[in-house]
Amino acid sequence: MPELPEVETVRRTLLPAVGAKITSAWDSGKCLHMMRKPPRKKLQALVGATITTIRRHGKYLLVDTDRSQSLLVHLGMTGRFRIQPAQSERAAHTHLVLGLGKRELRFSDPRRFGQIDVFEREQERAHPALAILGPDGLDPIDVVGFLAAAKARRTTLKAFVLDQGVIAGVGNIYASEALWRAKLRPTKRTKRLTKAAAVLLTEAIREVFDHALVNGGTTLSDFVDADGKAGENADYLWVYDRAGKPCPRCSSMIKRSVLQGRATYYCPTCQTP
DNA sequence: ATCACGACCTGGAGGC
DNA sequence: TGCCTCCAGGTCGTGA
Repeated sequence: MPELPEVETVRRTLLPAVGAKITSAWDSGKCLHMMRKPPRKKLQALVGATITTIRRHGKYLLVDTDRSQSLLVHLGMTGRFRIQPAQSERAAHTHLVLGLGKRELRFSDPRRFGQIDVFEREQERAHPALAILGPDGLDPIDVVGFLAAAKARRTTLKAFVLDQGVIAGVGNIYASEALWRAKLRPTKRTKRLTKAAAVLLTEAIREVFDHALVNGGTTLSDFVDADGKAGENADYLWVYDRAGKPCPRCSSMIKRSVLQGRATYYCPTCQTP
């Protein structure tokens, strides 16, 4: 579900929780990502703290408090992080509930690919999930560094842009979309990337993110923001999930292939190998 | 050392 | 209607 634009949409709609005091903490005790259970003791230790900021790096949400600890949340494929009235019914597969007086911050995730953790902000850079992340997709991208990294790898452009250490936040939908915008074939080898193409590709990534953010993110089935609202961007995708339909640029038929086990969409005519 | 693959889960869609 | 197979926005450990 959630790539950078979706996670950023959730972040923005979570902002009304800033300033709220955490009055209770509950977790399901079920294993989430990497068979790890929510850190119950650390979550309980957040009771009494006030939420001061909600940040994001790539696909990770970081909820800061007025104490030295922050909450880390990754939505995985099907995670939802919402603000709801405390008396409303909890969704199935709810794994974390932070009471905020009359409201609750709730994390639910049917497939349990999501992640919840509490960390010391002073050691944020050392957190294993955050340590490997490259620059965030909404931050300025150093094209020279991007090109050098591409030249050093022996893989495809699709795999390269999906690597969270290259640009954090790119996922399967926007990788296809950005490569289409930059007119580059997903299977093209990173070694063959030119400076001009690297400029186009980094610009394209930023453009597809901005485009999706305007539309509130892409909802294919699960994604909703913190208020429960679905995103509109699925209606504006150029190639993703559009196999057999005409390319918006040249009207050739869009193709679907599988690269490293992931669905990949491209225009065989205007995306050069 | 790198890279592609399968595993981790549940639920929805489509075929028969 | 119901069962069966396939597929899904992510990440990580593995075996090649």
